[in-house]
Amino acid sequence: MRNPNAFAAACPSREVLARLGAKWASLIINKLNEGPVRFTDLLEQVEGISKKMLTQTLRDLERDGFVTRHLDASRMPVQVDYALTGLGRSAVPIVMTAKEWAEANFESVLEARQRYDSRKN
Amino acid sequence: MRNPNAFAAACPSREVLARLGAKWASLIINKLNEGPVRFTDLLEQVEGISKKMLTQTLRDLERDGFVTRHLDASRMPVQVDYALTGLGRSAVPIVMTAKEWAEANFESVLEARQRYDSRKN
DNA sequence: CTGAATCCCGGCGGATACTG
DNA sequence: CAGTATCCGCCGGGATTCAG
Repeated sequence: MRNPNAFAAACPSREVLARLGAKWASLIINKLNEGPVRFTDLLEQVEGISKKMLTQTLRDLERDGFVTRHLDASRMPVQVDYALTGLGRSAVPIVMTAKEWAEANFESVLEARQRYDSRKN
Repeated sequence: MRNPNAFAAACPSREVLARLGAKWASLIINKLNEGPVRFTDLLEQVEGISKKMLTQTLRDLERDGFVTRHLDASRMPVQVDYALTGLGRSAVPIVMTAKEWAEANFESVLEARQRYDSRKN
């Protein structure tokens, strides 16, 4: 495609944008940026995520080439860890910046929200 | 808050992350970065969005301090345009980078997806 | 032109239980 | 440990209609 443009309804880049914007995806990518992480570790370090959503989000990220899954069957019990691919690493600046921006500016957002809510009603 | 951390379940930064990740938010912010835009123009330039979701997303963004709404009642029919606030502009690098990354890498994503799908049966 | 109000459906996502 | 399998509530989001 010559001119990929997310403003266009049919452009596949929108799906990619949706992937990155998915509820847990950016947090998982941020965490995997620290290095390979095991399933259970992700489960407890990305607080509040359920097994189901962790599995599902990891599958989506694996399918879209952001993440690789490595199973070590020599271990008992089985051990699995996930790591970023080159593509996944190239997306890190985006999700990391987003996370940091959110952490740095959430107070401003909450204040704006209060002003808005007290002004209306 | 001393140590805002989006990995923590209770951290409000997660709401902010959700705002930016919402289906239409990043596209709208990207478009508003070109300057103030009228409702109808947004409606046709952010292809595929419905009136309902445009209104709703703009309200959310306004409430959270990303966007200002300006009504010009001297016009007939009424004319409304939306613009970014300082906070909104500070978020532009994130959503712009995300959009550009998606446009630049969606082919890699689609290829990975095909490999994944053909490998599994 | 810029919405608000309804109706409605698919699916995201949580809770829980079961498995190799 | 690392998932799968169900069940199900909620709400994101589209279509449509009405209004100032």
